[in-house]
Amino acid sequence: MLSKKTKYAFHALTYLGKHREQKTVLIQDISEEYGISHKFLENILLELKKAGILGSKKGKGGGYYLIKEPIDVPLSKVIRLLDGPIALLPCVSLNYYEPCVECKNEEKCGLNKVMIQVRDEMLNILENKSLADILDKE
Amino acid sequence: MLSKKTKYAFHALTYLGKHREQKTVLIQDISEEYGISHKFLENILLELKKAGILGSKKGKGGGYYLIKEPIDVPLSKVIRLLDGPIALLPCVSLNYYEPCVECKNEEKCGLNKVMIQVRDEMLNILENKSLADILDKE
DNA sequence: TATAAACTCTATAAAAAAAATAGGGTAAAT
DNA sequence: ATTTACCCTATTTTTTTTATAGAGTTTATA
Repeated sequence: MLSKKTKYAFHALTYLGKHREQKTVLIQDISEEYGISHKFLENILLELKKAGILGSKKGKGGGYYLIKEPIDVPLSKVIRLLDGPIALLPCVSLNYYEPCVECKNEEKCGLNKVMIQVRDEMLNILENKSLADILDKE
Repeated sequence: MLSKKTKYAFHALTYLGKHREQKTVLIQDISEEYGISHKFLENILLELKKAGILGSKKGKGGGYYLIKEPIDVPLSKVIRLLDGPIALLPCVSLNYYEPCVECKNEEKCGLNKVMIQVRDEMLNILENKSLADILDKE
């Protein structure tokens, strides 16, 4: 399951996407809209900024804003950023690979093979669907 | 990511599947093979038994054994049993549905729509692949 | 140039979930 | 009768997730 952090990130991105006509959006506006702790949300927005998805402006009249077009923000990127691996096993993760500690031979692991398939199907959707697809519905 | 509990369950099932010529297999044999705590594994095997996947025999010469044919044990069943929902959001879970607390309108939630797709693709594999597919490779 | 609005950063704490442990009890084969 | 091995409930430990705290920095505007 996706963590709250990731869900909050999607909420924030949705909010920012819906208010693109504004130059900036305050953290507080988002945190009030979804009932997210101001400080917790701050950390999340900061991560999104470091990842090049958001920009921010300090001082009076400042706030956060989308720096990318919604279609250029794949869902997979957001999930990986906040939640880590998308794969169901560390040994099939593309971005966070680790061998399974109790696995003797990855080559001969049947579970590994199936989980590669699952990962690929998940990525097939999550890499190709973007923030734009989410905004459309709202 | 799958929990250790679920991975242990798959290991145990694989071991039992590979030793079907024996009448029973001792917990200890499995726990030693994979370095899993005896007691922890006991809980897992018990759950698999309650779910009708394993049988057990008490007393000397007793132990656990597969009660179903490997092909009749879909991977999805094992994951749901030990890990809970397969879906990435509670609001798209077939077996563990819950509304997302901060979601105002599920019908209009774009994330919901995408996650339904992801769930269906995952299930398409996990419902159709079984223990038999894992055993094949080993 | 003062000041208030708003972002930045590091550290810590609280809560929840996952993993592991403990130990007595019960059933059954020999 | 006794040993082997499953059964059950409760508790503890560890890890991860979620949330909080507070001081510091930047910047717009009056």
